Amino acid sequence: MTKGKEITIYDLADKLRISSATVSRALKDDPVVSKKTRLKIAELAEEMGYRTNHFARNLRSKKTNTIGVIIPRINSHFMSSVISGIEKVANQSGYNLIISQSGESVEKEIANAKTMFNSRVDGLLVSLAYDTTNINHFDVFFKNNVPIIFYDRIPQQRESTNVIIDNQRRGYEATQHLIEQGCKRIVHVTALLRRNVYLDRFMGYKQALADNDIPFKEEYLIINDLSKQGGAEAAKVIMQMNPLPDAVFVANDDCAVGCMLAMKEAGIRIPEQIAFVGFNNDPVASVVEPHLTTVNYPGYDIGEAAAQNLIDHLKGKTSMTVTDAIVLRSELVIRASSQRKAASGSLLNKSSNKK
Amino acid sequence: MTKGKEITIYDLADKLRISSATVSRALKDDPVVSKKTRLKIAELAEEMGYRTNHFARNLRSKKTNTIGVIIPRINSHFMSSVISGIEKVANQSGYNLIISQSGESVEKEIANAKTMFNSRVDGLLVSLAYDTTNINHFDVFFKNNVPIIFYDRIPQQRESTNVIIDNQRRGYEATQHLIEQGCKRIVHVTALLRRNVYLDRFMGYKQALADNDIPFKEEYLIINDLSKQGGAEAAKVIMQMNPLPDAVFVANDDCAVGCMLAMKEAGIRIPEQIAFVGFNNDPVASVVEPHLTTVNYPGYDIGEAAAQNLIDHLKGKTSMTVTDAIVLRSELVIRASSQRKAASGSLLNKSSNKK
DNA sequence: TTGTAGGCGTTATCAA
DNA sequence: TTGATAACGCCTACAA
Repeated sequence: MTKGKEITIYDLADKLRISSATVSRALKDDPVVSKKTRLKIAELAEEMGYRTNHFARNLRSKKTNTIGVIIPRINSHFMSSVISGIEKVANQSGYNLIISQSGESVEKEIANAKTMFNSRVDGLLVSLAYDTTNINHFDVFFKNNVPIIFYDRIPQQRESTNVIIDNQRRGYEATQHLIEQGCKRIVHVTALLRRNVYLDRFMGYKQALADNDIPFKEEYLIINDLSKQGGAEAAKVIMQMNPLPDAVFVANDDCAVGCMLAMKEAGIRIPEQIAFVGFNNDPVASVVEPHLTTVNYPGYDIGEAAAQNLIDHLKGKTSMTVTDAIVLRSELVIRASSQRKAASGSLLNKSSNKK
Repeated sequence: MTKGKEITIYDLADKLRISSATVSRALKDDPVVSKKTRLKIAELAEEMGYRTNHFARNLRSKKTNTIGVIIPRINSHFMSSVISGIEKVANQSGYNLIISQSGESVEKEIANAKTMFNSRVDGLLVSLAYDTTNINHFDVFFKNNVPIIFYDRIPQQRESTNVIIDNQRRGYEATQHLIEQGCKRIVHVTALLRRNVYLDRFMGYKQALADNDIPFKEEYLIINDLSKQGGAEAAKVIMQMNPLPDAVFVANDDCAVGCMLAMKEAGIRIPEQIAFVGFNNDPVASVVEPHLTTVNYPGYDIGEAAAQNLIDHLKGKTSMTVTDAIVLRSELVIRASSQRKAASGSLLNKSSNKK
């Protein structure tokens, strides 16, 4: 058996003894076609199993109805939540998605961008790789007026439309919270500071220290890849410091958890000896013991917002030049890993699992 | 500024004073075109920024080069790993992906299938929703010879090509392991048994009991949605049983963890009073304490295998009727949550984190 | 080895 | 309100 012959608007037209033009119009619910014929055509289309040929349509109309998504990795809790949000919006609006992973490598990201361009996506949603410094590979989109929205990992040097959270403020709050718990020797574990999210969190950390007259110590800044494994290694380094730091603010939960487990294994009590704050509110945060204080970073909402904004723009509802940043709500979720004092401040919020 | 005019093969042809046909052939590296002209054309194409118009190509060739993916949820560790694997293979082979989430609802799944069909995907990768019982909504693909590969959640009643693991055997081993640890009152927490993965795991559980002359007790079978929350609720039920069961085999890690945390909170010691085994080897499994014994279910590999197989088939390399099941390797990963005896059996394997 | 020409299914323009 | 017709860019017999 072979694929059945496809029904085209000509088949419908012939059957009804009208022109293909009328069928085409009717199928788009063009009010210029009389209601009666529109109905007849719709019925016949249904009956004969007609389906639009998007290739012909796109060829003619020069619109692809496709959004490209470039993402570092799909399989992390945060990133898969983002995609989930994007998918929902795109699906609802009838847009297709082309998703590709950069795997945190600029080279791959450049290749991805090229593919996207060749696929003629109508718009692009991008979160940059760790080591992307310049974004010249996206110039071709800017030049051709293909809108790009960056989310989470955004470029520093260029004006662009971004969907983010206030990383700096959250970093500040996380640090301030630790200070309020009586911590003074606060280590910060993060990734390369060239990536905005990490730089911003670090800036917040530094500012909070400054505001509390705690000098920033270079040795308290540990840079790694923020993996669970990296966390375990950071733990080793931290445990050799003398005096032992009394708090660690880690830029993601995976790494924080790896660090906590290694310390616990070494017999260090959390939060009594060292308090912990992570970032992202991954599921592991409310499983590790003690439960990890962290910043709720709503990936699904980020995805939704980015996609919705892009689509609105594509449909001409909004001008991209008006908004250059959409900042979503995020908040510190305080759990046991950082609580060294009895409940006190206004920040306190004992929810053990926000999801 | 507006979008630049697109370069077509005609532009290239004019410039070189040759025919568009030759250009078309050269661009596909058709050996019938002389090497010299092929080179010239390639250079000019590069120089002028030519890019293939896939819509024209697809319209002509009637191939979409697109694979549809229907998935219950994107944002779970297992599922996002699957997608990651699919994306990698598809990207390498030049296929586009259309991904849509059924959200565990048949209605949505039916709608998704319809969309996929209208998008004329060349093939389909499907993991069924919880409550999908019949798969008539995919008949239209079978009828039109659009190949479908099911992965993870596969249909029972119909012949289809599947990518799976041996759920029954793993269920058996998990249970057998618990029995070897001295457990006799083993509760099984799972989801609706109409879904193959859960039914198979349950069958393995039951068989292991039988082989050890332990009668199966209906009340030891708890059905829920396998969420973390569901696990906490299951814990309540279990803790009211008298005598207290001495082991719980849960059909996924999320739920197992929820159950463990609730029990720990109630003061029950794990594994001394109750041993635990989960399923999937999610990241939480090696974070919860004690670390959770579980079955390593390699999502990324599943995605890779499913996509590769579909693409091979689409390219005519393999006939789909030959293979009707690809069974990937999976294994019990024994951790502390189930070990009530000193290390002994051959199954023992103390890796705390396979990732 | 290259060229000619028709058609893939839709939409848009113009005319009726 | 409808119809005829010419693109959209590419591919592929068939001819040269």
